[in-house]
Amino acid sequence: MSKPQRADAVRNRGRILEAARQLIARHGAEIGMDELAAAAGVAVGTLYRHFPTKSHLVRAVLDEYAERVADEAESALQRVQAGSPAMEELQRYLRWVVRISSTNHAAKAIAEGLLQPALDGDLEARAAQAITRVMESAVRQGGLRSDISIDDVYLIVGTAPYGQPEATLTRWLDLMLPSLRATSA
Amino acid sequence: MSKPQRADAVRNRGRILEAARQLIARHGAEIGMDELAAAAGVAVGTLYRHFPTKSHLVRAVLDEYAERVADEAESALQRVQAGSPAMEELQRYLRWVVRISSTNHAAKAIAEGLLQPALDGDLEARAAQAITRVMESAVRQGGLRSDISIDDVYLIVGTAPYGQPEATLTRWLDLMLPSLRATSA
DNA sequence: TTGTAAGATGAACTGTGGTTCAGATAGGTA
DNA sequence: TACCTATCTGAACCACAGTTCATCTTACAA
Repeated sequence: MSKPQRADAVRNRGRILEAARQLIARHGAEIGMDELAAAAGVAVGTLYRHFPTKSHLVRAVLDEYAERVADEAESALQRVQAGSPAMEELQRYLRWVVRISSTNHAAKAIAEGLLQPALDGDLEARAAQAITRVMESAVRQGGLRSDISIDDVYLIVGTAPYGQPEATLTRWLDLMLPSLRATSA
Repeated sequence: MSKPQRADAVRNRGRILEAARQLIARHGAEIGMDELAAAAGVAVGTLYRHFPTKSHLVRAVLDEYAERVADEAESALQRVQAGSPAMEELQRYLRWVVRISSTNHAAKAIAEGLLQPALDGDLEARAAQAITRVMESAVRQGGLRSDISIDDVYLIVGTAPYGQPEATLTRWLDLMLPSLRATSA
């Protein structure tokens, strides 16, 4: 309904976002607007035509990751509803989140954000609802301790180590995840 | 053997360090030299008379915490050698480190630093040796899983949540620590 | 008490990084 | 093709934080 953007504008916006994804993933939000512009093959001014401020641009990138996190949660829920063991799905999900947020500054920021109470709704809410459902199933199926809450999940996801070798990551998960399992006793 | 400093110089150095301790603990290393000077009741130039650069000052404060961490480890070892159950001491130590580093930016920085390989020697080495001894005792006494290494301890300490309410902290520890205990089976 | 060098002061300097805007460029349409 | 305007460009601007240094102050020894 608004304005049909010019072709180069669309192209540049794409390039900017792509460059921002790459750089923010690798170096976090501390990258300079100059580097960003250079990486996108564009002048600084163009960044500001598309995003009023740096933090708007950063937020745009982070939101993409928040969306991926939510999507992945919903797929997990769907698989559970299709018959996949809920506890397995929960673990798979945790491993997935922990893995990307250990490699990717943007994802890490999202994960840590979950620890701060009262954040923006939509995505977080979607993810929370899906995960909660998965957890309920897992408890019902006897795989998950009944006193584990969504906050515990956030706590795990939010404290995952960053920038560690794969082996360390796995080790950390092996220390953390067993506590979630229901004691067969 | 060097120069007997003037009285006011000594006093100011003390004030600067004290202010730095407070501010860095509360706000991390992002505090400005101006705020620091103001808090110490001193002019900016004086900071630079005592510390050649901001990061020297910061490092001085962090090193103090590194020392506390090492000292505490050695006390734990002494208590073990005096007959205290090693697993209890290990847990007490972990709880202590996690608690201060969840409240104190400086301590947090030290704790995270343990995750980076090959850091400065002295303090880290002292702490590592003491903790290792405690762990060996704990394994011998059957309280600690025999495959837990000093790196696992660093992994726990380095990933502890920051700035969370006491209850969250406790919860996190309750999720993490049980994995360390030797299965009585 | 006085001389003097160590020390303190804080305005000014510098480098960095986000942001602006006047002028150049180039889609798109008639 | 020619024009109009959305868009791009990048030098300049500004705010902020670390650092310097010419000048003033003061501890303390003689």
